[in-house]
Amino acid sequence: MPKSWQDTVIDDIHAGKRVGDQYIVDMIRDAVLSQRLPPGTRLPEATLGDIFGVSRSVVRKALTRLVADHIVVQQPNQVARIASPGIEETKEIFAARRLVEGEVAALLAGQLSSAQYTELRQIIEEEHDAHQQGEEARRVKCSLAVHRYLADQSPNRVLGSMLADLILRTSIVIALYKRPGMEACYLDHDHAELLDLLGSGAPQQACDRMRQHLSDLEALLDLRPQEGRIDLAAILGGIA
Amino acid sequence: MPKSWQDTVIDDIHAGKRVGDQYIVDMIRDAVLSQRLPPGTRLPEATLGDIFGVSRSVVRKALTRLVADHIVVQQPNQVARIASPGIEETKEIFAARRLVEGEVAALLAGQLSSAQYTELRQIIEEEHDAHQQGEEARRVKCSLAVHRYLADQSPNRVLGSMLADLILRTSIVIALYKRPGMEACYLDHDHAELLDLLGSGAPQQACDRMRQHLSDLEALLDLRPQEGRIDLAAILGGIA
DNA sequence: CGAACTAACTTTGAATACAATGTTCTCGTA
DNA sequence: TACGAGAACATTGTATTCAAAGTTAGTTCG
Repeated sequence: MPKSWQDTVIDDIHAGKRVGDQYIVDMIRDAVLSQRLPPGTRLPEATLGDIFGVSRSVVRKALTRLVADHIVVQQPNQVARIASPGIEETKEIFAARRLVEGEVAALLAGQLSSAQYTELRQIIEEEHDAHQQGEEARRVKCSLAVHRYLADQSPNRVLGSMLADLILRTSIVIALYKRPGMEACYLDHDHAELLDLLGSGAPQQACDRMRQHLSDLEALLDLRPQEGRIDLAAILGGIA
Repeated sequence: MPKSWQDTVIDDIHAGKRVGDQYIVDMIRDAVLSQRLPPGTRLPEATLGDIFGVSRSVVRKALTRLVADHIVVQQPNQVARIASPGIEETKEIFAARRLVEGEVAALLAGQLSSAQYTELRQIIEEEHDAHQQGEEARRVKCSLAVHRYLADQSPNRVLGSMLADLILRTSIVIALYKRPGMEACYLDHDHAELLDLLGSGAPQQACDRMRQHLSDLEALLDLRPQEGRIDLAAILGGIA
């Protein structure tokens, strides 16, 4: 079943890169963000080693790091898998992200250089454009780019890297719990409004708006205790 | 120079434990928390392997995890060391911890079972006792136990584990930047007051008090841009 | 005496081998 | 058919090996 994502990775690989554990971590992170690697996907060490052209030593180091990031789960003597958090953990991830990203937004409010402001605005405009063109993949990519940009530019680097981790984990749970109907989650003018508040230098308002944005995002998911179809798939895949 | 901590580890070891990477991670974490492993300490893979009686494979996995936790720093082809963050990162760690531990305190306020409340009170009473007896080591141990207890009991597990990480990193920077005069940092009635607020169920007050407590702690450090004696020692040790 | 070079040593990086554990499939029996 | 035992296979855990890079110390030359 999981063949397509491997091909994608192979394509990226044979561009003659130097492959180390960092490269593998980046590739898997990226594949998770863009939902090419669904939750529960098996990640056998030997297979990854073949794909990336390195020995298991390197793969193991990469997997260990991904486990530390909560992107991959590993039980002794069993194949590593992309994490698939349960409902409770999903709510906790969103709550943590509201706390952290709200604070990052507050720290950034009024502190953006005009270059940063312009860059953010361009990303958001492209997101809007992609949405109107119906190009879902590009829209998701831009939407993620907005949040990752905030994480990267956080004046507090510690909070910034925490936020980067939480963005990744959020991608996973969105893939797991998004409602069948809507392709992905889009809240039309949220990012633009956020940008305005960031530019106008109102920390409290920026924080509140960010938290609301994330709550709205969470509300688009199907987090009812019963097993939705995706959750069921994960369970059948062997994840508790 | 670093011989004493190794002996301590050896003692713990030969009690016939099964040593895996988790065990090594725990031991090093604990040694860092109790300041047996000062910032900048070299951690050669072969040496650790000898101490714990395992091969470098296991040690390397442990070190990789500790690097992910920001407890250990590693540059390519160089020996791993206990991290020694600079002034800026120290401030960021404290700011992040105020945010996270404040929220955890708010979540816990009024939610503690009487068993939990009692357990916390006992730790705090022992801390007070140790302080009056002048038993510094025991006092530090209890003080840490208070905060770790909150991290463990956090209703939001995601925030809880973030807090656990931040507590560890705080230990490192306290070791680095504590003023020569005072042996360690103690704020007499802070923990007791915190416990009262936690018990009385006032989330906002508990959060504020916690943040104040952490700010007071930070204020006990010497974070002036010039190089204090400890910072200098770290630089001489080879850490940037 | 000090700086620069080199050789010996130390330490990490990566691949490989083998043991131990988990998983899957077949086959026999009720 | 359904179930369980057991063998064959797949996969991870750990140790060991060798190569590559870094560190240190000693020596020579200015």
